Amino acid sequence: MVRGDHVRSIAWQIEQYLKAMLERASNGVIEVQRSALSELFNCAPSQINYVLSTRFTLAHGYVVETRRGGGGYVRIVRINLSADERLRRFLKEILDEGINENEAQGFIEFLQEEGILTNRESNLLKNICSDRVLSRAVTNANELRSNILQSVLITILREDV
Amino acid sequence: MVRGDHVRSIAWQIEQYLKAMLERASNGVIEVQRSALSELFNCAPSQINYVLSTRFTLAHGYVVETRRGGGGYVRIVRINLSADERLRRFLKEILDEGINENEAQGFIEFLQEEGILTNRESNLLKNICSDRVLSRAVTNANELRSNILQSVLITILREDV
DNA sequence: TCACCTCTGACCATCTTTGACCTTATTGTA
DNA sequence: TACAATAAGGTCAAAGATGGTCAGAGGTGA
Repeated sequence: MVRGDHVRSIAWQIEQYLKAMLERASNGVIEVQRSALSELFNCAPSQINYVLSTRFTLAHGYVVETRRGGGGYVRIVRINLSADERLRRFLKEILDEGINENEAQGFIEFLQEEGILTNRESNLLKNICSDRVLSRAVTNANELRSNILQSVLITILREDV
Repeated sequence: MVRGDHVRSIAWQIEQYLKAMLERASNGVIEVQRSALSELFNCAPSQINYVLSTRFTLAHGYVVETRRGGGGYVRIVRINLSADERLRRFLKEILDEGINENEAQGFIEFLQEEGILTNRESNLLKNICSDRVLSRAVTNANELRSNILQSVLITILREDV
């Protein structure tokens, strides 16, 4: 019942598995088969979609491409921040429409993994952008999160130059 | 009261149990499951919440993070309140009332001068706490600033970061 | 008795997991 | 080529698994 020995969700395990695969992949791209993955983790195939849609979104720094039919696959691409045409699309998409807690967490983690934020900055921002902090005081928390992250990016980009 | 050996409440027992666990934990963090804990002590699950909200508050030097759903947990993080008496005082202060833009700027600068925040962290936070960022989305910006700075202090004082 | 803790149960919120049904691509065959 | 069979993957709503809230009942010391 205590500490690290409690069983995490299957979703979490699949997430870890895929991220480890990505880590090993030299080019930041992996391909898996949904059915094979779901068999490996002994779960429903749609569970894989759940994991993808909650943990491998654009905001988290991933693009997922799939193909149906024979020879079908799920391809997960780690976004490369230096490819700035993608970055612009990415920021626009994320920051224009507001961003929820989960997406913000993912985005901040992504910035950290890219070396743009330190671990401590990442922790600070994740807490600041949590519903626990924001939702108390505000109704449109998603919009506020966008404002905050935009100002963070502006500050950092300014510094980098 | 004089006697130390009268029958203690369940709440007290749970408190001791959790604190003993924290003592054993190397980094001041433990994770438990609410349902498992309540079964262990043979009480209602909400009893756990009672213990957490009366004995593991910020003022007591703890932060509680939880997650619902499958694989859910209750995580208790001890923060290092003894680290700095001034921070402690400030924390108490912002727990009560909101603070305006100027006060926030001043406090952030103070933290920077004390070596508690880096220059970059300070810049990030000053921007985030500005009315330019907050006021557009919110009416009670002062209260929100309090929340934000409070979470900043909590993050910094955590033993596991 | 009063004031203040403690404790519970009914009801709520959130995250996960599954299954039934749908869409699309490839392959084999007439 | 047309078509059927087969082999992927997609969607969505409902069920399952946790934890949260709150009002009120239950204890206990002063």
